[in-house]
Amino acid sequence: MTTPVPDRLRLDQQICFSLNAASRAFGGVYRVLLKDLGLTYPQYLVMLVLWEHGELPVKKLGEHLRLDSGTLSPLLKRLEAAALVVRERSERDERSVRVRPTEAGTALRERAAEVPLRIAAATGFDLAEVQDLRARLDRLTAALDAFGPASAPAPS
Amino acid sequence: MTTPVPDRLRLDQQICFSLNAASRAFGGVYRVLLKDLGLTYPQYLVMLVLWEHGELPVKKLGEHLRLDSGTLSPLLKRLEAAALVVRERSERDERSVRVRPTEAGTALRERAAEVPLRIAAATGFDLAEVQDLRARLDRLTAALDAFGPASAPAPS
DNA sequence: CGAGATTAGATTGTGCACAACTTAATTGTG
DNA sequence: CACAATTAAGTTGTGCACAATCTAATCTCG
Repeated sequence: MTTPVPDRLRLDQQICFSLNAASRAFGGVYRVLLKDLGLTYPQYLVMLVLWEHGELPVKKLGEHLRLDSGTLSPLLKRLEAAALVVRERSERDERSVRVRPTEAGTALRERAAEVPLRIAAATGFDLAEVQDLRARLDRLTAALDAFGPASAPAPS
Repeated sequence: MTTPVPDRLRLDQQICFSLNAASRAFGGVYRVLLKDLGLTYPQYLVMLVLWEHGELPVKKLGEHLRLDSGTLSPLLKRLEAAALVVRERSERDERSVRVRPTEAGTALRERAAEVPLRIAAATGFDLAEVQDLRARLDRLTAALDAFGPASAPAPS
């Protein structure tokens, strides 16, 4: 026993674990707050983008959310089944599918307006802390992305 | 258009989005690094706990990772199929199932030893930044947890 | 123009997260 | 002791994330 592996491997020092835990804890709070609206958290993110931009092809939606069609296609299908969005083939480019909120989808925006406030309250963070944390996380994401796709040539 | 909803709803100000994105970006890097080991990221976390503690009932494992049996049971079944762990009913309490790494599972620890280093390199963060970020995230998680299960009584 | 490359979206398959439920063992209390 | 309550795992069903693959439309260039 007692392999010569130092603290580096200790779970409680793994930032990824904290990140993962925080992300799931957020998910739990969102689940509660979004239940009334009939939305899951990823669906809510999609609606946020649509509320802001009005209408977008699936591709653009995916760029905003860093999600691919494998995730978005079924998710959008569920939102369409819930009558919150409509999807239609672009006439200019038959490959593209444009997604836009229905009237019900747009109306939902007002009911969702208090969600961010309640989330902010749940975090116990003030605005400055939130901004700061967000900046760090975005920097982290950028660094990881640079490493991620098509890399990892074993530096050793 | 232009519902009277302020910046609060703007996607790019939502910390949860940054958190989610960072978490998935981490997932991508881990996926690359763990591919050789034949582990997914959640499986790696389980192995970390087992490497540290040697043998644990599923319940304890879940407490360390904040995961329930609905997630752990099939995950452990896959780790067992990969011959990295064994599960056996406790004799003292037949309800409990104790999980422990096999010899192959223990051996894997050495091959995994460089993973944290490579992750650290990928983040571009120094140790102090990592510690700091982790502390903030853990505080955030604690706050969210306090809110989460059996709460949400609409403070307004 | 026309064949190959590229692009958008959908589909398939694997694995995780979690709620809700089931089963079986244990504990607590009268 | 008996029986209700609790507890540990497992199971089922839904939804998300992502790789790999497929189809159809568009683009590019000879």
